[in-house]
Amino acid sequence: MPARDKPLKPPFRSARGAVITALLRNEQLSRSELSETTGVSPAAITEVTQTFLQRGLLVELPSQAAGRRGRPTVQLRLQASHAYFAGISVGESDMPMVITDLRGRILERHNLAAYETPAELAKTAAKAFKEVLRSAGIPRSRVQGVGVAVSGIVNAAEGVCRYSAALNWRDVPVAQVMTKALHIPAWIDNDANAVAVGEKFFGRARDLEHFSSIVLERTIGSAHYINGMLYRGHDGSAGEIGHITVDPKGVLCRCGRNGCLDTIAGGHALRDAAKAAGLTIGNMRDLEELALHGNPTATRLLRVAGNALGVAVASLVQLNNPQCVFFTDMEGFDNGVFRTATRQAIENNILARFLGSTQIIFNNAEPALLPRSAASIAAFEYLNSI
Amino acid sequence: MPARDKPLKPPFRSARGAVITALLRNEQLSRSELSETTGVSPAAITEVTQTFLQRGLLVELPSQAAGRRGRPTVQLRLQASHAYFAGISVGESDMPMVITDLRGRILERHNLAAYETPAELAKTAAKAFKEVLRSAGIPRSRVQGVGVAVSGIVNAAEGVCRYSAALNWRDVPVAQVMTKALHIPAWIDNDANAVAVGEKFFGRARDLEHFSSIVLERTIGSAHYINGMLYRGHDGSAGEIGHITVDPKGVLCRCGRNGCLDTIAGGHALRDAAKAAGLTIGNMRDLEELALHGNPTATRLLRVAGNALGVAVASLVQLNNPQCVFFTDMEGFDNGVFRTATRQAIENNILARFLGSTQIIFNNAEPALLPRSAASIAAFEYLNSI
DNA sequence: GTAGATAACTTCACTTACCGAAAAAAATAA
DNA sequence: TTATTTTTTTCGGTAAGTGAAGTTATCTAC
Repeated sequence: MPARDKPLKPPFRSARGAVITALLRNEQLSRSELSETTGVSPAAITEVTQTFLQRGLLVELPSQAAGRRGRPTVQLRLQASHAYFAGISVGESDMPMVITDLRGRILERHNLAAYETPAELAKTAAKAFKEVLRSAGIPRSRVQGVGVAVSGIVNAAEGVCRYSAALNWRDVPVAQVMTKALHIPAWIDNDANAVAVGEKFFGRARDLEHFSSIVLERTIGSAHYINGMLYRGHDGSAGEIGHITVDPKGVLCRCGRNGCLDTIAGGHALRDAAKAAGLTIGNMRDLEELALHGNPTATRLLRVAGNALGVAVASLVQLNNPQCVFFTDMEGFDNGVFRTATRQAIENNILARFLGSTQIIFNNAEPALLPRSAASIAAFEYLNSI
Repeated sequence: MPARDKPLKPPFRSARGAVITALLRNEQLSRSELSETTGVSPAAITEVTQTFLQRGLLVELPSQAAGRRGRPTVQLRLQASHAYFAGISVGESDMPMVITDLRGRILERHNLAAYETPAELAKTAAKAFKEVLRSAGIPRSRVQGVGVAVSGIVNAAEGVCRYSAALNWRDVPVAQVMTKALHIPAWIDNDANAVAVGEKFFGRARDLEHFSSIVLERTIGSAHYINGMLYRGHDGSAGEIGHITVDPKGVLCRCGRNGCLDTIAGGHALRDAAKAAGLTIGNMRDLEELALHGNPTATRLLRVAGNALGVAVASLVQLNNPQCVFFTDMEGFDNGVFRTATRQAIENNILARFLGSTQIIFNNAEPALLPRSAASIAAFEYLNSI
C-alpha cells in the first residue's frame, strides 16, 4: 500500500548493504559487533562476511590477546585498496582530479589543464588519468569508475549535463564521453549532490539520515539527503536554493527574476558588487580581509550576503527539518563576517525548537573536496553493484 | 551501503503492498492487469490475491462475457466494506467525526459538541462514536481504528500531542486516551500530515511520489511526501512553513520573532488585521466578498497575504521540487483575490523550468476533509498491518 | 595441566517471498 | 468437435534471510 512513513528497518535495506555501511562508519568491527549494530543475525553476518572476505573486500585483522574470557573477537575492516575511484570536478578555469581508495582517502591528485570543448576535456582527462595512475602505481583495472561533478543542471540517470552556465554546456553526454576516454565506468552529477554523497559516504554525514548540503561557488546550490537517500526531486531539480527570492525589489538575476539569493550571496554577484563599489579583490578572502580592517563597504556586502543566505537556509531548515546543514565554501570566506552573518541569520529565523537540533557545519574551501566528492559517486555505484 | 538514490523498484516494496496500492489507484483490475501494472509475477499475484480473497479484503466480480478469444479475465476490487475507520479532527470550537470505508468513502458524519479537557473530549467522542455506529449500522468490531488530526506539534510514534496553541494542550497522550475511550486502536497526527496521507491514500495524490500539502487555518502548516513516504523530518518538525520569515520588518509573531508567514497569511492574523482596519467579518469569504465589492483594505490584506504565501511556497517548490502542491483552504477564501495572489506569487518566484512541472491544486474548505484525512491514517495503519 | 566457563563464530534446518516455466482452465473460432 | 488464445494456477526452484544448536578459542580456578 502507499507508504505513510518509514521504510521497514532503517537505514538498512539488505544484510550486505548493512555490513558495508557499518564498516564505512566504523574503522573496524568484529562479526558480533556487526550483528549488534546492524540487527542482522549472526548467521547472516557469517555468510556475508565470508563472501566479502573471499572477494578481498574485507580483511581480518590478526586477533589480539583477548584479555577476558571467551573466544576472542576477530576484527574486520574494509580493504581500502580493494577498489580505487577517480573523481573530477569540472570548473570554469581549472579541473582537479583525484584518485581515492574505497574509504575515500586521496592517493593522488592532479590539476588538469584548461579545455574548451567536451571532447577536449575528455582528451585532457584521459592523459591526466594515465599520469595519475602511473604516479600512484595503480593499474587501471583496479579503478572501478570515475565520477564527474559539474556546476549545473544534470540528468544523473542519463549521465548528461543538461545545462551549465559556468561551462557553457548544453546537453553534453559527459558520462558517455568519459567512459570512452578513460575506459572505465563514468557517472556525472551536480556538485551539490556530489558533496552530499561524499559527506554521506566518507565524511561527517555517515551517521545521518536527513541532511542538506549547500555549496557556495559562483552560484549557490544545495542537495538533500532524506531517509538516507539522495533526494533529487520530482524531475531532478530539487535544491535550487540559489533562486529563492530573498528581496523582491532586488537586482535582476540571470534567470530573469529579481532578488534571487544568487544575486546577493553568490560569489559571482558578490565579486561584481565589490568591483562596482570600487573594491579590488581576487577572491572572498580579500573581501573578508578588507572587512576585517574596517572597510565599511566590504563589511556591508558580506553581512548582507551572509544574512540573505541565512534567511534562505532558515526556510530550508523549517521546511525540511534536516539533522545537519553542511556549507561547502568554495569561495574562501573562511571564518569572518560572512559566516557569522549566515549563522546569526539562521539562528534568528528559525523556531527555538530547531535551534538545538540542527547542526550547522562549514567546510573550508579545500581544493580536493569537490573531486573527492565526485569520486564518492563512483564509489557508491561500485558498492551498490557488488 | 548508504543509499545514494532510489530504492529498488519504486514505488512498490512488496507484492502485497503493490496489489493494495494498485487497487486503491484503480477501481478494479484483473490478475493479469495487476501483474502488468505492478511488475509482480503472475504466480505471486495468484498467491497474494488468494490470501486477500480468503480474508475478504478483495472480491471477484462476476466475470463478464469476454467478447474475444481466451479465458476471460476476472476483475478484482477492494471490498470497501471489509474494514471501517473513524476519523476525528479536533478543532478549537467544533470537532467533526466521520466513519469511512476502506476506500475512503464517508458513511456517516457527526459534529461533536465542544469540550474542555482531553478527558472530556474522550467522553464526548465515545458517546458520538456509539451514535454514529448505530446510525451507520456498523458493528464496532468492524471498525479497525480511529485517526485523530490536531493542529499542533505531534509525536505520531508515541501518539502524543506535544503542544497545541489552538487547543491549549501540552503533552496530551491522545492515542492512549482515545484507544481507551473508543476501544479501538487510535493514532494521532498533525493535520497537515493527515491531509497529505488522505490525498495519497484516497485522493488526488494516489499516483504521486513527491508532493506537499499546505493547510490554511488559523495558522499555516505543511507536510511533504517524498519518495512515496510521508517525511516528518529529523525530529518530526518538518513542514513549519508558517514560521518562515517573509518580512523581517513585519509584526511580532506568537513565536517571538517578526514577520513569520503566519502573521501575514494565517487566518488568525488576517482576521485580526481586518478587525484592526475596522472591517467586520465572520470568515474569509466575507473578506473576499468585501474585496470583490471594491473595498481597498480588504483587497490589500488579501493580496499581501496571498503573495506572502506564494513566495514561501515558491521557496518550497524550488528546494524540494514536488510534483504537486495541494492547498487545503479551511478558511473559506474560495476563488478570489487571495488564491489569485498566491498563484501569481508562486509563478513569479520560481524558475521557468518548475512552471510546467509543478501542479498547484486548491481544495475547497470541505468540513469532512480533515476528519476523513484523519481516518485515512487509521486506514494506512490497518493496511500496513495485514 | 585440566576442567569448566564464557563469548565468538559456524552450521544446519527451516521460512518467507518471490520467480519462471509448464500446465490447466475457460472462453472463442473454425 | 477441435484448435486457438488468453488468463490463471501449479510446481519446482532460488535468494536471503532467521533461530537454535553446535563448535571453537580463549580465560579462570583449582
